[in-house]
Amino acid sequence: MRHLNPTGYQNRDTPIAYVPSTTSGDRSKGTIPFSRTKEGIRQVMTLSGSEIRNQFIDFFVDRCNHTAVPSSPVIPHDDPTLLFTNAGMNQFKDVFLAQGSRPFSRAVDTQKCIRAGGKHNDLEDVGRDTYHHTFFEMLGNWSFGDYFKAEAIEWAWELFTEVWGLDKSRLYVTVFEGDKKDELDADIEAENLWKEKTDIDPTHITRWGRKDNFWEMGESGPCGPCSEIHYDCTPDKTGGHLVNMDDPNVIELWNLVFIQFNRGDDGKLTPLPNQHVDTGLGFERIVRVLQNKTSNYDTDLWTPIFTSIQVITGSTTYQGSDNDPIDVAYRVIADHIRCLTVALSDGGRPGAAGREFVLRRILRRAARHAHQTLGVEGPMLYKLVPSVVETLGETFPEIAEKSSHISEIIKDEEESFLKTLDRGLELFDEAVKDGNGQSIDANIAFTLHDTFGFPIDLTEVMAEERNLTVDREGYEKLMAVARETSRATSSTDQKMQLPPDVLGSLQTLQVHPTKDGDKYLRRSGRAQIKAIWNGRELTDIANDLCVHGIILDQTPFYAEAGGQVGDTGHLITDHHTGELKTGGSQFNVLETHAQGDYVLHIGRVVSGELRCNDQVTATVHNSNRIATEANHTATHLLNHALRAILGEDVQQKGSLVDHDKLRFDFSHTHAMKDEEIEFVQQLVNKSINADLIVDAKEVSLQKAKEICGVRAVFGEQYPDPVRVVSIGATVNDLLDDPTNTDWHDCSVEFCGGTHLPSCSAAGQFVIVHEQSLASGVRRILALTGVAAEAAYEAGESLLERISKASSLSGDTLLQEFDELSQLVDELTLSQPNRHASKKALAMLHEKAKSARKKAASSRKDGVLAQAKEIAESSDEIVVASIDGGDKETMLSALDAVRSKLKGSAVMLFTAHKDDGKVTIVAGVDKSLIAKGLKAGDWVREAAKVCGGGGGGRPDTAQAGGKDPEKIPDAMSAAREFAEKAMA
RNA sequence: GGGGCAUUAGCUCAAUUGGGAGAGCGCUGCCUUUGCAAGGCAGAGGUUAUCGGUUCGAGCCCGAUAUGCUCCA
Repeated sequence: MRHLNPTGYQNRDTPIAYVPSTTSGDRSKGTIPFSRTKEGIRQVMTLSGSEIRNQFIDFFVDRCNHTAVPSSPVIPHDDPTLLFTNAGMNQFKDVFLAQGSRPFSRAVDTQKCIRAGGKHNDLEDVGRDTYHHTFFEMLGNWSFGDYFKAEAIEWAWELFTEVWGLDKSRLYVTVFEGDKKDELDADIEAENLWKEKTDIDPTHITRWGRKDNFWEMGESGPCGPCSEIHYDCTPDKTGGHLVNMDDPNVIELWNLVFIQFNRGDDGKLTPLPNQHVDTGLGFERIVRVLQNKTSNYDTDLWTPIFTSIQVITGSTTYQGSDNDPIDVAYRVIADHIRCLTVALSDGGRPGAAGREFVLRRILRRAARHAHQTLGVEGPMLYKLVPSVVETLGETFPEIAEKSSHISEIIKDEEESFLKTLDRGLELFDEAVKDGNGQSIDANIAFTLHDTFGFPIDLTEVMAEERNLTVDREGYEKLMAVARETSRATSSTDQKMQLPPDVLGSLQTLQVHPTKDGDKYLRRSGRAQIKAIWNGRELTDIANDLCVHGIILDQTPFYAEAGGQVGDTGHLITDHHTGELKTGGSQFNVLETHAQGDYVLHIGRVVSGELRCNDQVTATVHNSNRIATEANHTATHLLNHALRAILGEDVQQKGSLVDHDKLRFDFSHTHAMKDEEIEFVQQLVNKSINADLIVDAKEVSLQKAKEICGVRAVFGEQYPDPVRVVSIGATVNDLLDDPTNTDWHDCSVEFCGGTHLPSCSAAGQFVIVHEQSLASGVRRILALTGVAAEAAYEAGESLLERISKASSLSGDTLLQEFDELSQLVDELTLSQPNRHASKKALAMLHEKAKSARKKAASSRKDGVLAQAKEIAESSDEIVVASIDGGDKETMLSALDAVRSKLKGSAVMLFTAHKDDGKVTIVAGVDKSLIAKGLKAGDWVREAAKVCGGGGGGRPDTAQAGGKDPEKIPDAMSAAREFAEKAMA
């Protein structure tokens, strides 16, 4: 471990990012397994991927005095603007921007990179060729204001030609040709260094423009010329002219970037005081070259994964063909499982938005290939994780450590996708069959996406395989419409939003940002009206019933933020200014929103009128506020309890707190068990009963982040200083000893909301719902205070009533069961209570069912007995009435009569006692149908008389009516009709 | 926050325009067989997620709710 960075400037727990090489001890050229021959240095042994990685790092550590540093995570948790770490320089960005520093000036590393979904998106190319990957490693050596071009060039050449023995006649180098617009000359310095410091063939050096050889981090910032080394893989070494031509045989291996300028916001370049070197050597590519393969996938970085795929799927072995669907599937699956394994090990998750959505898409593409191309049923990708651990686990130990967890996540996600996949594929196949043979209808593509979760690129790939295109334009239109309706309907009170121009004019009118520090301290205060918004424009007066927004100079009102709803209350003027002669004018505040730096009090005038500059007393609706605070404090306790019960990877996904409930969304892959919900409830109630103190204080963001166990919402940007809310210890206690692991037992969150002074005021806490919100996200709905008590008691008394009902029997049992079934759904109960009730009711149901059956069968017996009597008749046409029949038994009775009286036409009537309706069934033998009597027509005629209608097949039909007293009339009408029909 | 789709026996799924809820697997019993595997026969198992509406009649049409999936924000 002698290369381990001794200062431990970051990732203290992360072990070193590479494995000590097998060639330990003296790493002079002699120990590397090459031999000299007449032709020069020639490789005699194939190096493994991990030897190559180690040799790169060892070279820069031993030969060039660099410090080896671990790769940064592939998920840039602290940079929401970046989807994934996509280049080696990401972790050193702050150094290049002069915003940070390192305790060393030379570094070497291998960086995990993902290029998918963002600006750099190689996702579409994966599988189709042999050298694009979503995940890859970038080897790099770095100088932070230390060495510059000469050393970078010399070392690169030495490593390539002397250590690795690459054929010099296959190496080409590019340098920057200069740019008139930026008044930059060609990088003669680099070109001369190549000529002086190395023995490269001078004709292999070429100059290129800004696109290829001037590197910039962004619109502005550090930048500079770069120099690339390309490798000619053509068999006859004739690829020189293909440099920078995107040819698979002539590939860029190593980019040496010389950061020497800063581009200002005005676009002008100024030389940097500190010059840096940033190099990137594509690991998979150099392995391919050193292992003498024509495809990255043929190297030992992939072969274990391919073997694993072959064993698990039982497919034919990989052939390396460009177009064969099975070979494409191999490459896609292998690439994607590497990417997913790495991303998940760094804390990524498949999900519905942002980078999580990209991961979901990658997983689904791989799953689709496994399912459709390789014909695997059920999830299988998760079984490949060990093979990825085999190839990358030594270098990146975090992958090996979390492998079982990674497998679980992948398996879950596969299973949920496979459910929708089959249905989607069915729809897709139908669309292909019904389509025009050229393209997939936009509506189909949209439905696949919208309803079945088929990403559009997946649909396109499937279409392409059948030589079809997708109406992408139409699809985008449908998406735009969906987006628009979603947006339009989601913001209902858009009218009360202050547009940017109005916010601007408020500033020019010298309206200062609202001071709202009072929200934490008091519920009422004096203030002056600074502006009035009527939904269209700023005005001086509010005097009608329209909704207005009022801005005060200061306010005790809490504006909606952090999931806590805005306050309600009222504003009352000191003096009457309207038609009323007595008392102040009153404005009721229904909502409070923050708009820019202003707090907008939204509501209606209820008496008099309000004008700008009026003095008012602003009063918050106290009981609502207290109830809201109880729910908010309980939310923090809930968040803390969930982690205690379900584990550390519960992440808050959203939260809503108002006066009558609290809602908490969090990441969790399964429904919570009732016991887990009970435990969480108990834990929260324990804190409430212990009356833990609630403390809040503003703390510098850096200090706050140091507190052990602090919880922040992922992806959220926090202000500095940030407000820390702690339960169970004061913020000062936390800051006195921030690393104390005892703080894990306290809830510590960054939060700008308002809270109870201590927990007991929350009274009681009950979880009334635990449900799925989206894949991998659960939502909890909970209550506190009086509402919680009511839910608790309702649950207890319902359970008691259910247990009592089990001793009932007969009709009373049926009736009680029906009532209780309805109550379970109607009452607000704790989730465990509701589940317990449903379970108990299911037992009751068994009992009620057998009672019901008994009654039905005795009724049926009665009906069939009557049928038997009717069957004694010898008429060809039988019309009779039965007591106590229903639809089921009447049909049975009909069967009974007809089986006895073959060759007859039978019609049976019955009147229902309970709802006063008539049921008629009729059956006609084939021989009589031939004579012209159809059961459907016959029964309809009879039903008409009873005030109803009916129909059915010619041999059997049913009908109903509403007038039981007309049955005799109907019967005679039926006889008449039948005789006439057959006459 | 707003859409879309799904929910039928223990499991996997059927059910023409609204007209008698079925199949396969599994389960139970009996028979065949020395036994096992298997086969034959018979049977049990359904509030068609729940509630309401339309209709003479709803698994099917309409509305609400629940649960799950999914997309947009």
